[in-house]
Amino acid sequence: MENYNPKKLERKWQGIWEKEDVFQAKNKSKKLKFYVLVEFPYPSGEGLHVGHCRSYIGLDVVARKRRMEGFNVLFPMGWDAFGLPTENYAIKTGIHPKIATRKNTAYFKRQQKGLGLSFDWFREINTTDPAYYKWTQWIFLQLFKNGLAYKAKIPINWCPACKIGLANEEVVDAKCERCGAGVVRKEKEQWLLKITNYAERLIQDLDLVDYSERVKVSQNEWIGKSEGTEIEFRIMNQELRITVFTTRPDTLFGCTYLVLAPEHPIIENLKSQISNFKFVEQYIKESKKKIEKERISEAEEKTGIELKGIKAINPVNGREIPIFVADYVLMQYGTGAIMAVPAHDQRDFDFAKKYNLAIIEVIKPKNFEHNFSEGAYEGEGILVNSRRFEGMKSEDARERIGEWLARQNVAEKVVHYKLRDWIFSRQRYWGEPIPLVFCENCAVKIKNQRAKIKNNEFSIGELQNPGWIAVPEKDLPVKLPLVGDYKPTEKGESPLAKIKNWVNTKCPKCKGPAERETDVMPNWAGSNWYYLAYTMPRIQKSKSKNQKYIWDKNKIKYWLPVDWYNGGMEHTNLHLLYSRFIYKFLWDVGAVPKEIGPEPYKKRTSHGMILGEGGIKMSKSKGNVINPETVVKEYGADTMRVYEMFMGPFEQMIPWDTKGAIGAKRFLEKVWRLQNKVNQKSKRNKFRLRASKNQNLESLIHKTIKKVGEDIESLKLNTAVSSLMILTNELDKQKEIPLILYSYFLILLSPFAPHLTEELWFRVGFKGLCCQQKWPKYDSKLIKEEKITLIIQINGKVRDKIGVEADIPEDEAKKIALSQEKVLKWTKDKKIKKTIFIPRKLINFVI
RNA sequence: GCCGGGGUGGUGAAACUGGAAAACACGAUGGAUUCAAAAUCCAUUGCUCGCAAGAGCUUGAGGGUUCAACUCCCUCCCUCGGCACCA
Repeated sequence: MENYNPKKLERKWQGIWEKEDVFQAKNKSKKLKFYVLVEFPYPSGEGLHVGHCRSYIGLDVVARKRRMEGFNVLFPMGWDAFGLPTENYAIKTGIHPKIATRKNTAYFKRQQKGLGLSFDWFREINTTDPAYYKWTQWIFLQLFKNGLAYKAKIPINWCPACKIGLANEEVVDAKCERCGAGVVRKEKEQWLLKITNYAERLIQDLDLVDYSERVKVSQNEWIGKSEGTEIEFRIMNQELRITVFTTRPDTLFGCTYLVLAPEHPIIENLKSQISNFKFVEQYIKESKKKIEKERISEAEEKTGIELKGIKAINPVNGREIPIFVADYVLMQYGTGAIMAVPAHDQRDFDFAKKYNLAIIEVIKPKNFEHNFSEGAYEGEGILVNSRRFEGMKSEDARERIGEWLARQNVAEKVVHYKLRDWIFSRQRYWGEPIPLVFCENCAVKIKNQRAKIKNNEFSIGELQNPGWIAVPEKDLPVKLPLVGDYKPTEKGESPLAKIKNWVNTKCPKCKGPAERETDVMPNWAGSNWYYLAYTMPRIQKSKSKNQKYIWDKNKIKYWLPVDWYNGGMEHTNLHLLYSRFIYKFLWDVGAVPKEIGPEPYKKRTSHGMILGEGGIKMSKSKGNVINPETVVKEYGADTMRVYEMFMGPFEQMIPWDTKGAIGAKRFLEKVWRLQNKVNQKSKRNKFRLRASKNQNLESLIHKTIKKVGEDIESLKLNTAVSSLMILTNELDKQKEIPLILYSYFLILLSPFAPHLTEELWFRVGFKGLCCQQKWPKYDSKLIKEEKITLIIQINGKVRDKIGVEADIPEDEAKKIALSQEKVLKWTKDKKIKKTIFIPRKLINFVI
């Protein structure tokens, strides 16, 4: 027997699998379908990370098991290739992102293939492929036509040095990540998607899916639903009103001032009434300069300024109260204005103390006196100083006061969400062009002659965004033009704005001159719907013609929903939420069949991060990055696979340990050596061997079938591997391994170490491929052991153990136990007060 | 501050419907094999006392429930992750 040579045999079997299309999902099949999805990677220049591998290998184990269980499995892979790093690389080196992407994806693919992952490469996708992003653009157009996309001026993070808009992730400590300049807020026109329309359903439908609790909690919090009341405050001698949002209308009698967010539009309208407007203006200007992150870090020190010359009126008691502007109130949440109740809200309390404002207690705790030197009392209690609501429980008053004000038309129950509309444009190059043009003629027509416009002449989106006209679907994709210079313009526009002959075009409606939108979509756009793309058939009429994807509802209906989706915890708030939203929209407009249901992913799991050796995060700067390719080269793919599954709980963060990989290698070498012990003659023997000698082994095999099967289902892959190690150690002790037992063993191991098991399967002379065998079923009768070790405890402490028949009756067990020498030592001269007998486990004497 | 995960040997961890704590690995020590090394095999390996038989202690800390607690309850500490002036 030659030595275990993973390099040679892994290449061999990868070749055979590929040649025989073993992992290709069938579009027509009598088998039940099973769709296993792992997040497709962003193909960076650094290549695959060991963390990627964890997700791929884990779900590869699942996919392989499902195939062996007889399912038609779809386990695809692709490239989420639009994005900033490639673009920045282009700016630095002048190498076109397309070229860099091609190189990177080839590298990633080579590494993935080298791991023996059972992806269906016939369905490979790439978000930067025009055939692919044609549909990304098409989805955007559907959103636009249905009124879910709109352009608005909103504040963004702006780097004055780079002259570029930054994503939140690119802002570190209020500074530009790249140049270190201070980031400011700047108003910019951006496309937004109305994800907030779906907030309620995105919460509700979490009940329909099997996501881990932490994912559900996280999504829920991100959406941030809050039920409360909006209350209108009159302003003295003014027509204008201020509407506030509160969840505690029961404290309204304790409201002693109002606070507006600095961006609140009413301030501008009250300009002439505000006697100290100069100072107010100054304050607003200062606070605008701060970006959001800075505001938060100053949470302890609240600042603000009173609007002198105007007063608001508390609707419950007619009291005149001052109005402040303070940046502890956020424009983006609620109404951008609050009623301040310093006695019962800590933030208001701090503010009131600083500016010497009245603090009126209106809720008294039931069983104790609240000490206001400690701060505000935010709990429930009994109303005081509240006129007709005096003595009422705060929980009840919450409803009553709201109703009472509602009858006077100054209050309304409302629901608010933290979730904001989704900023969907980037002033960049390497992304999907937004397929819209701006037409001045049409803009004028829509604005000025609304009445004359015929039905269906313009879509909802076109009417809502005057001048913005959709590119006709037949003209998709709007291809990203080649440029030589990837830097944004002086004004911070996309580099596309510089290509005049691309920008200048004809309006598809009026045929007049028009300009293309030069913003591109964010990198989420391509990953919003990619799981659908894997189901889509492609056609290519000739070599010279470009490939096309067909939106085939039947195929979507067959494969969706995704049965099992695994990805990083870092994507639960954005990608997962965004793609659920886009799916729901497509489902609403009938682009995906109704039968599938309102959710795209049935089950979602998350793998833990892999840290560098010693528990610190892997990073290029620390030089502790482990390249999976080196591991594969040195130890083999199967070792890499087994180690990554064995290293610890799948969902948990874990440090890399090369020594552990060596352990995995040793295990596989042991497995390799077992082939010498296989008894070829035992082929004819039935699995159920009469020889009592092998009963334990038989029982162990069945236990392992059960354990490995169940562990894979719950992603306890570490204990699955460990039980295979136990079995291997046991097989190693045998003089001879019956062939049939050996075949079961190889099948169980094959999802983890597919190359090795394939080779051994072949060497022993079994027919077919190991990875195409039927997954074995265990016999529960064989798992039950006939003899067990009964634990004898005295006062709960283990004192002895005896080997007995498994179903020994209590009185007999008691008799034997009490006659044991070690037990007698403890029970001598003592009275047994109580005996607890747990069949198959233990007997406990209380003395 | 709030929410969620977690705290078990020298290390990664296992056991969690309450029933032998430390499975399986890594590392370490000793031995076999070898001219030697690697590889492999065998033995030991939670801590303390003891020559030993054995005894006691041990799952972040403290308390409780129970015949029996890593597991359930209460109080607290630490740590990782998320959210955060959200009204």
